[in-house]
Amino acid sequence: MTRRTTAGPERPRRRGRPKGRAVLADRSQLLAAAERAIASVGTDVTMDQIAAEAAVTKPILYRTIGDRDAVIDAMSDVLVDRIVEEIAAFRSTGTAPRDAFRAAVSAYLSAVGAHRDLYLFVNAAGQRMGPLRRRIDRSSRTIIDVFEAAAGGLGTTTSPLTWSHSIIGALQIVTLMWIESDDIETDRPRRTVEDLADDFTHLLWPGVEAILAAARVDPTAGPDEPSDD
Amino acid sequence: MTRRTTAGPERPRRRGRPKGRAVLADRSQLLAAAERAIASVGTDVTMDQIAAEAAVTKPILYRTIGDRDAVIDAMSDVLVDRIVEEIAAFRSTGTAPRDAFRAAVSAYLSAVGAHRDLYLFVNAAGQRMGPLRRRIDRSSRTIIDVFEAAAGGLGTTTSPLTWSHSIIGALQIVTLMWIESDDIETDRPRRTVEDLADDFTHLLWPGVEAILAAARVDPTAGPDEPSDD
DNA sequence: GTCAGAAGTTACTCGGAGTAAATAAATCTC
DNA sequence: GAGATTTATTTACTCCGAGTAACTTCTGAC
Repeated sequence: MTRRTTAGPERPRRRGRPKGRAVLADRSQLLAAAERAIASVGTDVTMDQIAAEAAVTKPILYRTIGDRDAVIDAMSDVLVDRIVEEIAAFRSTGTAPRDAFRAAVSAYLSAVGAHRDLYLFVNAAGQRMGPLRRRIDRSSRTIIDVFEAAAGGLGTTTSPLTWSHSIIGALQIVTLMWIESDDIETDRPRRTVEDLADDFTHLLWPGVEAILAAARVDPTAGPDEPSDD
Repeated sequence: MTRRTTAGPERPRRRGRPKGRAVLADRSQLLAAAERAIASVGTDVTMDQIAAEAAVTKPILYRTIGDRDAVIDAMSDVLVDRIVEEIAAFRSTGTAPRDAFRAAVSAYLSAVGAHRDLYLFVNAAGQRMGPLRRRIDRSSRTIIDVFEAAAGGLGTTTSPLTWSHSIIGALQIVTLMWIESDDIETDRPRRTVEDLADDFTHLLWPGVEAILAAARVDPTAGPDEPSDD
């Protein structure tokens, strides 16, 4: 077992720099491996496990991606990308604003449901203020964009940050409890995406609509301003 | 230094059971110490630090309260109690439902602001699904109670769980970002509680009102049912 | 007195994050 | 083309915190 001259093929890799010229794993490969590791191990994947899944050792992971927060950030970005993609795919032109809202919520839920492990990982592990803040900021911008597109401009009448945060938070907890209700055995069956989207829309849409109406009546800011401040 | 007959006063404590008859620390003392430790050390207090703050050793802490999740649960309960207390103190009878809603939000924000460290601890450390779920469940019940009291019965027309989750989530993220904006240096100044409560109410109240109205028109469930299911 | 058990402390194990040192290929220099 | 240098990688470590086992001392019953 300690003899290296007769080492069998089970020795994972020779020490030192390997023969091939190519870099062993680039960022995207590592992230894909991280996702696989998350899917197979679960929320509390270890850095070693991620590295092992990528057939690479820890220092490589640390050099290429960074520490655990960096991994969380990266997976968070991956997840948000997928969700945005899903929402964009579901967006049908010409529908009424309320339907667009509801469709977006529904698409969000579907996307999260399709990437359950990723979502749980990002949410469970990512509450270290740093990653969380970055994720919320990014989601905020996305949400604001979506609703500008769905409703044709918002302006800055009321602070968009507060209610984008509200919407994100509401969606987050609703989604979390929904997804988790699949994990642990609850008394009642898991609700459908459509039911949840309906409930959510019932609660949130009237306020959104009122704010949009107010913005339309009093357009103190141009509808095309990205409302950066 | 190893002589125990001439041991100076700097030896922290004699080994074994001490002389006094009283139990060294009961649960409430330990929780108070935990709160102090959180306030002085910050979000990532260690179990040793909590025990040290209570002038007790770790196994005592583990036997009396439990593991880290149990501490989080307990602090979570403490925090929720404080918040509920604050909301109850601010609740004025006879106001319009919308004002009651807004006052509750404002009281919530004030309470959290007054217990900033506790809130950050519970939120940052408590996302391990177990404690989080328990906290959300408890908050859900509280929120439902508050609104039943404020609006005079809700019934079960739409699933109260979904929108209590929504409200909790929205409040949570808004609060978190607000509190954190005090921590790290952001470009803009911290917003006031009143502004935040206004924004929040603008976004959330219309939906709540609509749901309450629908429940009043179609009281499929008695207003006094706690809607346990 | 002495024995059982309760109450506490010390000192440990275990596991994971992050890093330093070792090692081998590739490339450069003359 | 032989040594020096650089680069890519692995092994093996340190550090720290959660949780626990084992040991020590006090108290009470008989």
